[in-house]
Amino acid sequence: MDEILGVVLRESGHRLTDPRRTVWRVLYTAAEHLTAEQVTERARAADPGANRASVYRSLSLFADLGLARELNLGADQPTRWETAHADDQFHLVCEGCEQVVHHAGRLVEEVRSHLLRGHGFAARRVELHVSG
Amino acid sequence: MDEILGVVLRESGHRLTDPRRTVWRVLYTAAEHLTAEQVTERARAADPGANRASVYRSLSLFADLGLARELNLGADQPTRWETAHADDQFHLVCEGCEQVVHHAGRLVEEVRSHLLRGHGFAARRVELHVSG
DNA sequence: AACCTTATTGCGAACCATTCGCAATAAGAA
DNA sequence: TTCTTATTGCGAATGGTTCGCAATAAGGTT
Repeated sequence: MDEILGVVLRESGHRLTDPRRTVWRVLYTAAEHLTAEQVTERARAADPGANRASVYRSLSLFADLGLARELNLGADQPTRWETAHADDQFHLVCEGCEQVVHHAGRLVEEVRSHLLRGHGFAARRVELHVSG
Repeated sequence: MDEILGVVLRESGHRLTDPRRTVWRVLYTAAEHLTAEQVTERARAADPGANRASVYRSLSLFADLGLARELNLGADQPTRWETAHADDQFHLVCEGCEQVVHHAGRLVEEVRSHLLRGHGFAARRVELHVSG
């Protein structure tokens, strides 16, 4: 999992540093979608000196490079982060169990093509808030 | 437009006050989706003493009562507010022109029924992030 | 119409996630 | 190994939003 990070960073003219590697590993091995604070905590497990500001900087760099993605799951909730995955998925935010589920399928594609053909919109991301 | 506010407030055991009426009017007559700060500014046009904290309190009360809705349009952007409208609409967030468009149509219903039948999810709200 | 209860307001201070400024550090090219 | 400059770590600053609390006023009651 480290290879991809090194490659992308180098190709974009950035440096591969320990803090970045640590954040990347945390994100990569996390099942859930983590807040920046949670990423920081876990990063400190690997490197006790891990710094909050640097975690934020790494996360938003990763987002710029397409390695990670920022999720807003509610006005009150802090931003959550995940490694970037294919774009053909919905995010189903379950309000009951406080979980986020990925939903892939033809429906997503339908939505995209509907918007594109009918309205000239190129959907970049699809968020779906769900209760149940 | 004031009637509905009075009715809903009274029915839910709340009081109809000037600050609430002012905030409601601002929201009701706004074409766009306003931030709390914008609501406050506009409220001050009607009542120079309008208070920020009270605006926030009114807005979130309206949301609880189903009169208004809170929108997260991006991690960086502050929360925006609109009067509640029918649920059969997407919010298309255009990243180019910074605008929010409502999109109604059978597609929304398809998404809902697909999720409901196939997965037992009752979609409460649908957010769609779009570029173009 | 005056009264009472208690929801609501207004104010400033507190909060929390996130960002910034800047000197110290270290990646990676030469 | 050296040199350049991107990156870090720290603490302070920011900005949206909420809180605590005394003062005010809505609306039911007499």
